[in-house]
Amino acid sequence: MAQELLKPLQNPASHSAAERAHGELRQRILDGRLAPGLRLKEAELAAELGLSRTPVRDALSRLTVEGLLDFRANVGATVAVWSEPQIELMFRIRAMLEPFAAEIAAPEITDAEVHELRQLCAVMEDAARRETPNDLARLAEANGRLHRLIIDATRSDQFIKLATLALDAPLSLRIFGRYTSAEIERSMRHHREIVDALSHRDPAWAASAMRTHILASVGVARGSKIATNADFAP
Amino acid sequence: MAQELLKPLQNPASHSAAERAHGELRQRILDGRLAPGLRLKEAELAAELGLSRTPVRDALSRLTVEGLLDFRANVGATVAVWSEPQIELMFRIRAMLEPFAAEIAAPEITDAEVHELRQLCAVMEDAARRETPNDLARLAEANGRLHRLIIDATRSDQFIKLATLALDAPLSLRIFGRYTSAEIERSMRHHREIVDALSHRDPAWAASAMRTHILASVGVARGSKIATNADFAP
DNA sequence: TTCCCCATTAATGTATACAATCGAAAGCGA
DNA sequence: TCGCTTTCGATTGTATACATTAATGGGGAA
Repeated sequence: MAQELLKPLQNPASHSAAERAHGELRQRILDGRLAPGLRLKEAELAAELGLSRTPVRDALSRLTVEGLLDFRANVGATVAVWSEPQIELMFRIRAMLEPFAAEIAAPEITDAEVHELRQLCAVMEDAARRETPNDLARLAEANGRLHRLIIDATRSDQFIKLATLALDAPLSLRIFGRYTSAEIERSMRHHREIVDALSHRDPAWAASAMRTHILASVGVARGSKIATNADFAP
Repeated sequence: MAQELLKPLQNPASHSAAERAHGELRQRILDGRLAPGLRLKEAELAAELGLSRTPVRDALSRLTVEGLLDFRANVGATVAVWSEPQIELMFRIRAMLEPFAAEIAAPEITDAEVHELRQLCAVMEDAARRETPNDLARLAEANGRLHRLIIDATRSDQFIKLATLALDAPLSLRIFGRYTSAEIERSMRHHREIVDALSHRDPAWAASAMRTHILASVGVARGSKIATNADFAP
């Protein structure tokens, strides 16, 4: 069940070349295949993706605005590197934006979305129990999707854009320290409580539970080092 | 004095064509020369700016990510239109982000920047006294620059990017209702107090004063209609 | 008349050729 | 040997030609 839950995101063939380049590069940055600091050459990427430089260049331009790349004129793009103070700052911003998202989403969210959130919780709990590297990746994926779904439920494209900026970049670098199993359990309970609050359509409760969730993760993250691909952020 | 204060922003000749296109279009959207809903055709803009479609297209792509344009695949870009609920939401986001900016900026801000903020206050107070349309434009310009300077003083490129997204788009549309002279006076006092708090390097005070300032403007904005170019946001 | 279908066309999307620019390494001199 | 200059190569920046797509309007059938 978990497997097919994580599959159907979008139809890749239906997008334009620029969109596919954007999505593909974005994904590679987020999952670490393109490491922070790496120089991205337009011609290389174009050849690899089977496109010309034009759509690739457009994708790089957009990813720069989205904060995933650093761009120097006449030199090129590199994958953004985040210092610890920068990451800490983004967590503080998340601690404002995500509770706000939960608050806005509470009266808007549908039963189907609540159902999906519960499924994601189940996926994460299952993955947390097994603890193989592959399961940890599934956990991170489902976690990202849960947070993303709540943001989407605000129904505000502007806010979604804003929150995505705050969410993706630091998450992408997997800066979190490893969670102890007790911390994972607490994080799972947080998720359940956030979803319960949303299912009750209680904005204040949802916001508070989300705020607790983020601040707890800040506590874990503080003082941690750059993480490897095996790390995750539940 | 006020005049030369508002002049030297950047050297336009030193930028690339794409950068100039981006800056020029952005400016035109922000000051209302490109009205919300207007369809932007790449070829037209290219001809008008004396460029080819390539840099114009890049600019449009970036402006779309920045939220100033709406973009439909294979159709084109239109200047973003903001509904009242959307604007109200952005105000609530500003009421989180800008106090946070003031809090972060307080320990970072330099004496020179405080001095510049005080000059901007003086410009605004002078403009508020005269009340000609041109002065109102100067007031709006100086106001925007004050808010922007505080955000810049956070020294965080990521946060600046985020806050700019929240600030520019709604401000650009000049959605505020007209202020009464009493409301303008209060707004001027707010500015002075924010700057005083910053000059004392007091994060809590600065954040609180900024929050008051934003929430007061929400009160004025609530129930207002789409404004004309003569309106402003002090 | 009204609805649907299809050709037209005007715009966007992509590829490619060319120009401009930066960085690195070689060459020169002190 | 060190430092400066210069040249070369690789990469980005821009222009243009071509492909593709979606909106538009006219024509035919119900």
